Amino acid sequence: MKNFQLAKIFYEMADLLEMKEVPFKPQAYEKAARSIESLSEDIEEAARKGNLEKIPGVGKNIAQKIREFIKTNKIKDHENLKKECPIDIEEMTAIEGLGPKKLLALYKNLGIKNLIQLEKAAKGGKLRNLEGFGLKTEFNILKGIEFIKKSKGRFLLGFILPTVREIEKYLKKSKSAEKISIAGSVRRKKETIGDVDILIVSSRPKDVIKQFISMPEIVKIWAKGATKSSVRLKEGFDVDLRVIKEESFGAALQYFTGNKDHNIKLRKIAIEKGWKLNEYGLFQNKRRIAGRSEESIYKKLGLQWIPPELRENRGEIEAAFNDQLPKIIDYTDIKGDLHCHTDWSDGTKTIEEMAKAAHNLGHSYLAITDHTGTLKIAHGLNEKKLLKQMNEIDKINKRIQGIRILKGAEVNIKADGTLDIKDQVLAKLDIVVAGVHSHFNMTKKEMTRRIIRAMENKNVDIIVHPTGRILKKRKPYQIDLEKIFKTAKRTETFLEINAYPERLDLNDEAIKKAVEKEVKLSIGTDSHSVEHLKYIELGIATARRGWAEEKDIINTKSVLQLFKLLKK
DNA sequence: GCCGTTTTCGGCCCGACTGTTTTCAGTCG
Repeated sequence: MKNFQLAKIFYEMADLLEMKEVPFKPQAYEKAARSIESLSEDIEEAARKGNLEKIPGVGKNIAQKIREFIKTNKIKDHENLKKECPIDIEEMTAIEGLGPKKLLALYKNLGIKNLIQLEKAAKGGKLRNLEGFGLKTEFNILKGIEFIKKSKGRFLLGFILPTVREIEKYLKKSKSAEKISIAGSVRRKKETIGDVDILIVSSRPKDVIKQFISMPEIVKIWAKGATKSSVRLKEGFDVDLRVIKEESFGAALQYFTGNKDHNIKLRKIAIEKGWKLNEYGLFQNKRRIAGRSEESIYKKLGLQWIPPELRENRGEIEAAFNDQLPKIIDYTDIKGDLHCHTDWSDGTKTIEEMAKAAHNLGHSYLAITDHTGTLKIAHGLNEKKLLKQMNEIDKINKRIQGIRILKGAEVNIKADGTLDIKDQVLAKLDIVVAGVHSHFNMTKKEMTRRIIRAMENKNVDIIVHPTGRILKKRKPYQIDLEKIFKTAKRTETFLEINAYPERLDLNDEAIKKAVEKEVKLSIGTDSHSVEHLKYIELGIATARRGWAEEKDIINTKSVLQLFKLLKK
């Protein structure tokens, strides 16, 4: 995947053009960079198919530069710009408050090209006398460098959500906060989060800001104004707060939920109608014609209200315009969990403890899918132990109420596509899920063939974590999803949306493609403990981001309907 | 450099906050 290298180059070109004060091109390159960065398809694949100019923000010229990069691993225009200003833009713009203009001043006046030189100059007090700089800027740059050294980048939604909900609870205690809502990528339930946005309605903004900046977990206050504040928490991420008035709540919520491309498109629609959309409302001249609620804004613009999870400018605005938004799955639609582990393999709780916890979450069934055979590290079960576990589950099912435990297993797909448990034993299980847990470095062709062979097994119901990625740790293995989708339909095998925070696999974009191809999906938490069962929310969120409806997800069905869907 | 239900030219999202200024440029989201 050259996507990220390419995005980085275009971001850099945007900054370099900004330094030269070239008008409009910087935004064009930035937009292309954003698109390429969030593209799930391999850019080389897109180029082969001749689809480059279908990428938003990519036109004739940028497409040509992409092809140049694929061929030569560099872009001539980029190299030339770099020659004029050979500085490490990426690492220096990461400092809060440093942008292209200041970088240029630093290079021109002091020859500063990288973070090390910058730190040295700042410590030597050399920045304070530059035009446009001062004592405070110098201090903030040093502070910023310190933070970068500790910075952890993006955060997993699943690990950040509990903290966000704590903050929400804390702010709710303030008497001045009349209404509070999470916005931004947390509200859109994006798999990773850069920072957290919070909105509060209040007629006493000063009190709210005061309460906000006295949260005990704060390590740095970036900004505190009359209606806006930004802080860094101990955990390492930033929280931005905006205080607004009731009549602007909907507009602010819409604006701060994003994403950016979605918002820009809405603003353009407003302009076409002769109006102006900002975070305070939708305006006709100076008269506010909508703003109190999000619904009122979308409605005025001629659109259905769009659920936050869909707001990624992936066609949702066009769909809303034509009254054709999908009725995406609801957070209450899931009837059971189809992937979990117990102390029979690498889980920490007993079958019964897991079942009771699932029942408490409102599930009416839970599939126990412990690891098998060759996966030694996970204490995989062999045929004999698996049969013993089935017996045990039969007994527990007789004595517990309100939840049905399904007898299952998570079998390994070996390198040749065969499984590590005999078919006769698998046939006795209620549900068989299969996954790749070894030999990740196969070619695309080999890996695809391997998984297809597993799907063709008459006992395999679900392929779990189909792409094998671990967020921030491991890339997905090479796999031809188109072929996998086709085979899934042909063999009536389901693909999992693994809800574990580090996986979320399939991801949103793959889900959207699967849904378009009418492939049926399941949501499983891959729980190894009772606390993990609540991650089902993340799986549902990801399904929603992939435009999945209730009918697309098999565990929205009752246990009886589910049995009809599973292979015999 | 991109884009188009004002489509091959002429537009390009918009406002808050900070620091350095004395009315504003730069940065951010």
